[in-house]
Amino acid sequence: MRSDANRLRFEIGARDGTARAGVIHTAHGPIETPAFIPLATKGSVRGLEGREVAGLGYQLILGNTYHLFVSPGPERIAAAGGLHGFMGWERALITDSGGFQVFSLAHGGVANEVKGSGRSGGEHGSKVEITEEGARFRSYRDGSELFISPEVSMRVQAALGSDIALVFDECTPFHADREYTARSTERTHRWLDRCLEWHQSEGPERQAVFGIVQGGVHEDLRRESAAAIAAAGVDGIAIGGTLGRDKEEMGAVLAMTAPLLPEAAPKHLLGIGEVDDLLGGIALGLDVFDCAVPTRLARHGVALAPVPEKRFRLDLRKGGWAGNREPLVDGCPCPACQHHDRDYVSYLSRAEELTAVRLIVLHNLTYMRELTRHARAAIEAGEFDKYRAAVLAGRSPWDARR
RNA sequence: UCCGGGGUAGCUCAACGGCAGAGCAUUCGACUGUUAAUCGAAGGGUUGUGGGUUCGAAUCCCACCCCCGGAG
Repeated sequence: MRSDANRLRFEIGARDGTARAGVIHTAHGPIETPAFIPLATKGSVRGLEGREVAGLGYQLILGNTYHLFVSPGPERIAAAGGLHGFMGWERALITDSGGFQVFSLAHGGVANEVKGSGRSGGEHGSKVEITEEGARFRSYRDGSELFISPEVSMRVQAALGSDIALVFDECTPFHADREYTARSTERTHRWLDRCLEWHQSEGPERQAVFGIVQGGVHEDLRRESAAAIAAAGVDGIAIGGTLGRDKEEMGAVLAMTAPLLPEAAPKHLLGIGEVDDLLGGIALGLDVFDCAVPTRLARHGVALAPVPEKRFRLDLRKGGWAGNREPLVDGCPCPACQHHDRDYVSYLSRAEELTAVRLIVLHNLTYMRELTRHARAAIEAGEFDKYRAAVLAGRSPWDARR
């Protein structure tokens, strides 16, 4: 494991069973873990300004190589001082490599899978071609052809200037057979080597690189992959690929995969971020989690709330909120809950007012931050299991340790 | 009072002799490294009323009731 202190340093401050609380030090400041990472796919946490995201307490957000490559392009962002300068974000940035788009564009029609899209849209399948060299895509904007290889991905991420770059991988779908997953995982390992080779000679000095463990739901493949990533010398390690068809299987895949990762490295679970899943990941010793769900649900009128029987969701677009004077969640410190009630926010959401999106995004990101902040405190106090049980039983994060 | 236009789903309107539809609204479902402020599904009708013609009428004919516009 390469450990370049001026690029990235990870300190584990407390342990509670396999869970741990730490700090990832980057060129743009620290990230206290466990941490949730909001997505800023196209250079913005949708609906919010960077200052607001920082104001909520977030120290790391995720931008996407594929989207920013398509538009506005790496040259324009580099000329603006990298993604930090372009979007006015002064804290740490991680960039996804574009690898997930190979999956989502090729397998957009795959349903019933934890890390898949339940939507139709498989017509994209014919438009993605994966070869040893890289992946050929269609631009989501104008359909024009573009090509991303490990070297292209790293070059773009270098131009974006993220603090943490992710290696270019293929996110294998659940419905790929073992044979395909094995071959794909091996190719991802070769891509890893090419990413690191490019980065060592031409990448920014201060930019860290995380490898990505593949192998699907197969224990031996996950084991081989974890070993290959760790041996390659990376600054951190992420779990990618399919995690199974449902939450139960995801739990099993993660329980089997997490112990395979090197202890000293920051561990990132890609794409997972529902309330219960985050707690499960933290319990397994995972440190950072990025996910579209809290922000996407907010845009769809759904607020996170301590209601496990409704999957921690309060759907404000549904009927029945008229006249309800309660805050979205009692005791929540967010602006929506401090100053407004369910009646008003529900009305705004159904009226398609942008203010509703903002209020619920602020709420959901506050909720996720509170969830991880108290998880961290619970780990430091040696009470994580108790905290997790209380949240899963329906306590709010800020009440769960009382 | 006369002339013209119009009354179809909660709303705005299609269908103009052959199984009454759409959009919006409503209700429900989905959303996990964001092509997603999105997508999917369902419920909802004595076609203003009464008669007539026809195998068959929202559609054609007659009468009446309402609404809109114009004329006086």
